[in-house]
Amino acid sequence: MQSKRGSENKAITIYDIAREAGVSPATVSRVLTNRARVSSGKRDRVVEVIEKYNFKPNTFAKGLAETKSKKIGVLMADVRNPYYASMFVACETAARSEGYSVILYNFLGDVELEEELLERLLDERVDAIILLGGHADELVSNMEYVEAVNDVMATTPVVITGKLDGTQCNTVRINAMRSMELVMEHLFSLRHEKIAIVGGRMDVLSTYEKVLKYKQCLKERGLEVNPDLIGNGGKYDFSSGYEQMNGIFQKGGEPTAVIAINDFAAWGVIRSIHEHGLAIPGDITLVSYDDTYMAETAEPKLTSVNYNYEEYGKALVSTAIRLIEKDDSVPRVRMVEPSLVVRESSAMCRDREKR
Amino acid sequence: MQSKRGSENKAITIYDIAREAGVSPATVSRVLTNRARVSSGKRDRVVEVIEKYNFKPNTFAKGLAETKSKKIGVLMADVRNPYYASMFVACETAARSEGYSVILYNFLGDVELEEELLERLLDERVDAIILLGGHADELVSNMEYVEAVNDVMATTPVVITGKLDGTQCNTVRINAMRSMELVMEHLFSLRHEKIAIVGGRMDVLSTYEKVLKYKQCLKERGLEVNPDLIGNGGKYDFSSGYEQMNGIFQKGGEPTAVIAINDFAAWGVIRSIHEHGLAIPGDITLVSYDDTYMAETAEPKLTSVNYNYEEYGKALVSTAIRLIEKDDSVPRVRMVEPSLVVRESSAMCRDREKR
DNA sequence: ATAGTTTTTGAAATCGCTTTCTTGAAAATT
DNA sequence: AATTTTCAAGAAAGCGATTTCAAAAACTAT
Repeated sequence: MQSKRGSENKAITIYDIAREAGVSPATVSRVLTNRARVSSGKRDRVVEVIEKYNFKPNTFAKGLAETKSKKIGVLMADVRNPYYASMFVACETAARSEGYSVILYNFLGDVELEEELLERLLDERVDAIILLGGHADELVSNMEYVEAVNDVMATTPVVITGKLDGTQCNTVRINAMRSMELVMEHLFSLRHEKIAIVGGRMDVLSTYEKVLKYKQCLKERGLEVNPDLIGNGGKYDFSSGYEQMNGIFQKGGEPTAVIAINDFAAWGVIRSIHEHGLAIPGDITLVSYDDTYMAETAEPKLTSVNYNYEEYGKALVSTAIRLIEKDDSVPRVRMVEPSLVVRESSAMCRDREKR
Repeated sequence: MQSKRGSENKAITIYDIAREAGVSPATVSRVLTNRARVSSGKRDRVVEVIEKYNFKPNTFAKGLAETKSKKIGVLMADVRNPYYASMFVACETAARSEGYSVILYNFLGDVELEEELLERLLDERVDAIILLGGHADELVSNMEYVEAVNDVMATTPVVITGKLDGTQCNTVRINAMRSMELVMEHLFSLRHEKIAIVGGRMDVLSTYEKVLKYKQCLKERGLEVNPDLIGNGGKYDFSSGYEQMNGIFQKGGEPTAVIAINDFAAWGVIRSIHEHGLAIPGDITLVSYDDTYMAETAEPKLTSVNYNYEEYGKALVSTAIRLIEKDDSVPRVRMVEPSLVVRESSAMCRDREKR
């Protein structure tokens, strides 16, 4: 015979526990939720019976009664991207330690799906929604999406990682300007002056800010901005890095250092540089963003900007939870500070040394 | 003022719809579930009102009444591993198209957490559980875990990707033997004979089977098995590949081809080979498993065994759903057939050419 | 037109928990 | 010792769907 599924296996409820412990269901509920005092005698009795049967309160009933699911929805483009995977794991871990669980939806770059899944998360009755990237990270907010998010916010708090004009979303962001500052300081300290920047879309807030800061840093140092060294216009993957870097070589740009918008793009850059017969960091220094395992796995190991995913996830989740609990001390915008992890891919500028 | 949260925003229910449409709640339920006939007049009226308010039935109430959550739990080691990420996305997509959603838990290599999360999934009242890897993939099943899974199976169907002796779990597996056969055939056709195998743990079923087949193929071709060319004993990450490959070089093994247990390990192998001043595929051919984006991104691009994640995910999810629906035509073991994607990292054996 | 069927429909019970309201007992106050 | 205050614990009313059961309505057949 199969296992004892169904039939006699009638799920055990709070009433069963109550009967066996000789108390009322209300009392059982009280020890379960720990929201009211129960005399230690009865409490012990109840706990004992609960353990005896390994009783777990029914989530549906609980959710129905409390109108809370203890779930946070996370909507992102694609967990297969290690950056997002890291963010998810960080959120999951943070959420679990607060008694929440996480529902993950990937829209896989499909704009329509993104909106549909937002709706779906609402169906799931999540208590809050975290929007990682996607529309909520674009420089010019998509009107339709803003409307959808506003609808959502009528019932469910939303936390984003970028910005979404026309909404009152709370935000936990990486300090993108600062992250570029770190990179530029590092490169300047290595005497680099011909610095290229590769990958990413200018209509994404964080990228926009990085490029802004990049130009600003150059100017501050009295260096001119060479448009031939700016290869934004792709995406965040391998081929963007590869193609944009090829483009820079083609235009005759001769950078001594390259900033890749993320580790993915950096890999593309590596390939392009190698195909042009140059070495890293011998001929060209490479620095990237995100510091996923890809940075450590690349050859050479990449100097990369680290976001401290654990902290980022915690900040995101704790903001969400405070919003759920109507804690009005929540700051509307929180920043996560980046740090630079220096590895093998960056070195002193050769051109300068030769002088 | 903030958005209209709370207060007057009293969630709209099936009763509200019923009142406005001039029917009973039962009728609304009937059009919602589509499980009983409703006269087209009333149906239209109800649908109209539902759309007017964009009404979504409360999941908790529905779950409570139906004792079904329409959720599938997925337990895995770590989505940050691209292989698992691909599996998850495949499952998510397959599940969505069947009206299910997926809850993902990562135990991050923590054995105790693995068991705890299994319990937690049960709390979530998922309708079925998919165990990707972990204990349910080990050669010698962990007794304690088997017991835990058996407890789970009393209420919830479980689908695994490996094996778990002492349980009646349904299985959807990759044909590991066949996958090694593909690789060996490929290598033999390129005239390789000194073939190393690197990475992975022998106590993991799929790895065990691969190594078994590896030896078998060698013998069938009249070649001897050289233990110095077998570098299993690590894990599935970069450093395992790197260290095991270094070990092979140290022992004086001079393979003309290397099989890496996954793309991750392959990356380590690449580094080791390069550090030894050798070229791929010039001096050594490299073939790996999983065919994640890492295979396509590596330098050189890796020949890798592809599992067709989409199909795999579909098989996993459809098995789970049929189990949920007590469809007893479900085969206990299903196989997913692998295929070999040949890229830049494999080439004709030089040693042989020289002759 | 009438009796017999088949469909539609609504009332009410149910799913399992939380919570308000009430009561009775215990503790504190005078 | 009498009275007020505090507190533990039970009864019962939700929470918002589904579903059974029985009545009403709509057809069929005679």
